[in-house]
Amino acid sequence: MLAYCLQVSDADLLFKALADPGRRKLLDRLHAHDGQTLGELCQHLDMTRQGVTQHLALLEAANLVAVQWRGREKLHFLNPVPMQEIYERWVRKFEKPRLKALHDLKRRLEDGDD
Amino acid sequence: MLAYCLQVSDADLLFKALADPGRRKLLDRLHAHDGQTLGELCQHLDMTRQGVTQHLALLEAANLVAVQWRGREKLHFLNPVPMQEIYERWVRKFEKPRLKALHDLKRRLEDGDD
DNA sequence: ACAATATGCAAGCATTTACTTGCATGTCAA
DNA sequence: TTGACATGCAAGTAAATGCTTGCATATTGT
Repeated sequence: MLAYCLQVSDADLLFKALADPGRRKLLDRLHAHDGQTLGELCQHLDMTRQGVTQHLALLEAANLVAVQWRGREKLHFLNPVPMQEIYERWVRKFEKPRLKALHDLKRRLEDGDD
Repeated sequence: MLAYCLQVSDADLLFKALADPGRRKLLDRLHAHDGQTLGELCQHLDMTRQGVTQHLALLEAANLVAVQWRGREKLHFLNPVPMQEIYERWVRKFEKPRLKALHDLKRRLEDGDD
């Protein structure tokens, strides 16, 4: 597949994107109000616009944020899917077996509902 | 509480610990076989012993690994609890609301069962 | 058309990170 | 008790990271 071209894994991009407090704060702000422009995200954030831009670039690379241009404005949208994948790979896998059955059941219910 | 003394948050230690492929590999190896010594963990890992030691120190700081001394050997054990907390704070929170009810139900069932 | 606005791009710098080498300490076993 | 083994500690280095400043580009509205 495409994996041959990648030098870093998805998990690497994902965890590195989440490893910074500023980037996590950006995710929280998008969670509170999705679709904000770069300028809006810069407000209340103690950093220059370029700093925020670079953080957002990493979040985009990790597929945690999707962008959409509207004229000269860049709108940012949260994508929760990679976080679900963290759950599958790094939380559910490490759970105690006793709890696993419940989670499996839950997952099946959700998949059916989707 | 103790939080006044901390310069970095739990989430910071946690995600930074998980942001390195070598450390994630260590977690996987402990998941496959818990309670390994440092020497055992060094095998099949393309790094010096000191490198592994430093990675394990970060995993300990993030409370993902607990250690127990047996004579001159240091045994390492996996602690899945912080990963559950990732789920609570960074996966469940960002889920679509429609799915949330199911998760809440599941959580209540688990809490009751614990 | 032109000024204001929204963002991109690139270079520079300070700090942190990942990793190594060398030596010290403590434990086991013959 | 002494040599082998398991690990700790500290300093040095190369690369990555976070952030800034300065300038370029594109869009909007008057």
